[in-house]
Amino acid sequence: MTTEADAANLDAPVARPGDLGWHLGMVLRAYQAAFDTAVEGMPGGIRGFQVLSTVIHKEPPNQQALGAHLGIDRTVLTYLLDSLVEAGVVARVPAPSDRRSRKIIPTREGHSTLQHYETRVATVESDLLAGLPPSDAQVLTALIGLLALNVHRKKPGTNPCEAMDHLP
Amino acid sequence: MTTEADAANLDAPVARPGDLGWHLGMVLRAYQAAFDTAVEGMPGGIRGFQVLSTVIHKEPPNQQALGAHLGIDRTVLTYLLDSLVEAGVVARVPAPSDRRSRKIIPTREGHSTLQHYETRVATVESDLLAGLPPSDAQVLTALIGLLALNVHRKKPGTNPCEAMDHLP
DNA sequence: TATTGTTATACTCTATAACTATA
DNA sequence: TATAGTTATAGAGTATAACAATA
Repeated sequence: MTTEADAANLDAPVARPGDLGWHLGMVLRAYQAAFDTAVEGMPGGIRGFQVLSTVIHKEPPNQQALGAHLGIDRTVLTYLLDSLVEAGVVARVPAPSDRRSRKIIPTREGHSTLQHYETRVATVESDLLAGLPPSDAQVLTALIGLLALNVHRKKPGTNPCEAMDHLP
Repeated sequence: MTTEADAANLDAPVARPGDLGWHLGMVLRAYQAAFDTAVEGMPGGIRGFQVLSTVIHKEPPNQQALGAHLGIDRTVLTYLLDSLVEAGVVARVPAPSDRRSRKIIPTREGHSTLQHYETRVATVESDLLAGLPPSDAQVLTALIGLLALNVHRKKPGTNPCEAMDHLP
């Protein structure tokens, strides 16, 4: 009864403390569930897709930058990359500048794999927003992106991915 | 609503498939980190706060409705409620209508506990949105709420919390 | 037979620390 | 000494199945 009216009423500010978290959790759970089916067969699942996407589109210089960008701990990333290397979508090559670090590069199969799953992920994302009027959906994605960037910049301490954030 | 759209730079649509998930994850991680410090000392942490808030503000008729509303499995909820009961903020009472189920009611200490942490959570939420222009923040919270409601309704199968959603 | 809540078990994810090889 | 990456271990979180009480 009143719930729908309340949520749709833009005059109302944040209804109650904690509601923002409830909303975010609700949306993210739905997104992850849909995402999970979209990347079925992808090695490493959602995380695997995100790693492959980052490797191809952002070209991080080493594993640490890659992990920092996705919020993945380096110890976790090792196993994740193992499965992606085994699947043949990426490869580890020694970084010429610093022989301690390794650069992750996509294979040709990695490119086609990403292309395949990106179409499915795009469908999922538009489906999730399908319940909103198109203009609202556009505003929402823009504002979330803005907020994410904002939050990302405010993040203190470990932030070795800045070099990556300014790439084209 | 289109006026705020200009402020958010709508020229850039959804940049790439998967970006929405990256943005959502980024925002949620920051939110959870801040939330976590805000509810320091609260039994059960974030989950404990959400349960107490739901119990007081929504008055779910039984544990299943409570868990469904928060996306918490009933087996997990049992342990979570154990700690909340032990902390003295809620109590389990037998539901008169159905002797299988139990209603969770807040104690007087539960009310004051929630009130204390709600002010801290409210601060955290406004801090998170502080980087955005106030009008944009308002639009964003409203749209996220709308999307959450949308997603919540589309959720198939297990949805025994509808009875709760229509309460005042 | 189906459902509510509880309990026990197992599995996954994550966090911590120790180790190597480079710097 | 500090850092990038790897490995091993332990902990938290989560899911699954079985159970008792009630519908």
